[in-house]
Amino acid sequence: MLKAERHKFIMTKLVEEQKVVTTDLALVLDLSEDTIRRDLNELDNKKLLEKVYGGAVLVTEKATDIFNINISDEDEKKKIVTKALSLLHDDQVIIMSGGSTNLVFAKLIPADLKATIYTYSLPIAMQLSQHPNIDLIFIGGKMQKNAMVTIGMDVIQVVSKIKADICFIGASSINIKQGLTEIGYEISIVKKAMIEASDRVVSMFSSDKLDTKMPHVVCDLKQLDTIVTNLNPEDPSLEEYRKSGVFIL
Amino acid sequence: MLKAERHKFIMTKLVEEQKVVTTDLALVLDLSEDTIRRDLNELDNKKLLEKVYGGAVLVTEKATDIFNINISDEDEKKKIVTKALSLLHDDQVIIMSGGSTNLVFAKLIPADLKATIYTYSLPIAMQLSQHPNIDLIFIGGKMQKNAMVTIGMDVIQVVSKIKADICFIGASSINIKQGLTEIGYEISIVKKAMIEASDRVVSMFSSDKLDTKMPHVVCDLKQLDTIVTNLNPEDPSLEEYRKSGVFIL
DNA sequence: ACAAAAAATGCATTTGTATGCAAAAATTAA
DNA sequence: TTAATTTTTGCATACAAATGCATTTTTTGT
Repeated sequence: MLKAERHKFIMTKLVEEQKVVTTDLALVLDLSEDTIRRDLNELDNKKLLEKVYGGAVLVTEKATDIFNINISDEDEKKKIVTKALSLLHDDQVIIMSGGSTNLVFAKLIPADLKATIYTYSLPIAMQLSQHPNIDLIFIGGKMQKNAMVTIGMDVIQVVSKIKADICFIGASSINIKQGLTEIGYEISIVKKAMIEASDRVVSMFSSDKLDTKMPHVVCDLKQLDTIVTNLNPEDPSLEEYRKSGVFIL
Repeated sequence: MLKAERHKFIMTKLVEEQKVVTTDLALVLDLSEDTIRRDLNELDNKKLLEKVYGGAVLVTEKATDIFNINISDEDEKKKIVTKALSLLHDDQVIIMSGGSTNLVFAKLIPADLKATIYTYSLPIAMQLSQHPNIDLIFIGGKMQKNAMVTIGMDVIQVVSKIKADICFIGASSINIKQGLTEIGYEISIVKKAMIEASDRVVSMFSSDKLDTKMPHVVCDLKQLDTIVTNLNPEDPSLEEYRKSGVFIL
């Protein structure tokens, strides 16, 4: 019996019975359970079924709700951004870039904070639009759809006219030599403009971004005033960063 | 019985009976209460139910989920906007205002439509950012937070520079004498600019908006090319609108 | 505050899974 | 066709997951 036949058999049985059990299939098809498992894993990779402990079940199409943004390690990110809440004060003018860490930050901004926030991230704007005391300005332009942010000259032009007290920049990668780097050119120049427009520059990211690099430079470490990570500021892996003079929260 | 099956069983029972009891489930499924508890905790972590002392209950839709926009009468609105899909063609430049009817419309835009869409509505932009073939431009400005749209001079300036083939305008109120009217002044002037910028003006709304008025005039009926409602175009309550020369879908 | 019920925790047992390896089968190249 | 190569398969082993039980902790109703 060819593998393709077997896969077909498995899929048929799966549709008929809503589930398949590894041991049953091994028995019926007279093959080792290992082979069945390999088959099921293959079919799982092709998204034709869902492998579970002991067998497999039909793929349940999860409602791809656009508005339900999935933040990975949200709890971890909460811990990071909570440290940065002390940087917020009434009447500040703030610029926020995109990124899930900044989104978590936006969620945690206290309801009584009165401030003006500029952003070019759709999810962050959605979040902040729920905030009673924030003057929110969305920076328009062409949408970079996967990241849900606007990019391009329109964005730069607006950002370069802002005079902000503080900006919160998400980080793709950071290291001692190159500083902050980004995978996309367009995002990198927007971030440059943000930094230029702000008195104080804060970047929040988890420690796995440390000592990594991307093609496009945003700024070097000296231009960052504060970085916020999940690590203790005294952590040895931040040693070099501390030396560069950036304040670590 | 596979764990996945059990979870499905529990979820089904939960929906049917609004609650599940740990001891009952243990009895029915012939498993220890420990296993049931572990299951319920797992499902709780996935936010599929809420674990409570003694069992579990349905997740209470928390209103604080910003991203979960509630559209009233969504099915009814789907019927309306489906009629308007025939107005879409490849390579069009489109402007869309905000409003839940337009949001439903955005959801239904075919995946293969290649077009450029301008909007100043956050939810609509979120929706369209999922669309593979649409060039999306968000019109920035100060956010009107309850409506999740940008307003003000920044918006007007951008809109007035667009040359669009068609625009889709949500309607707060419409009547024969004043035409389209809005509750807010700012929204009304943005919509005026939209109309000015577009070759063709389409407005979609349910019949309960007919023959009502709001303080701020957007345009009179003559400036609308097409209106789309839930009613049959021949419906007597559209009689006067038909006479005004507007095309009714 | 107290007793009863439920839940969490650690542990042992069972069961299912991943992985490297060797033999068998299928495929490819000459 | 034959030999070389790749793929598939089954097995042994180490590993991880699931389950039930005993014990401790927490919660609840009175």
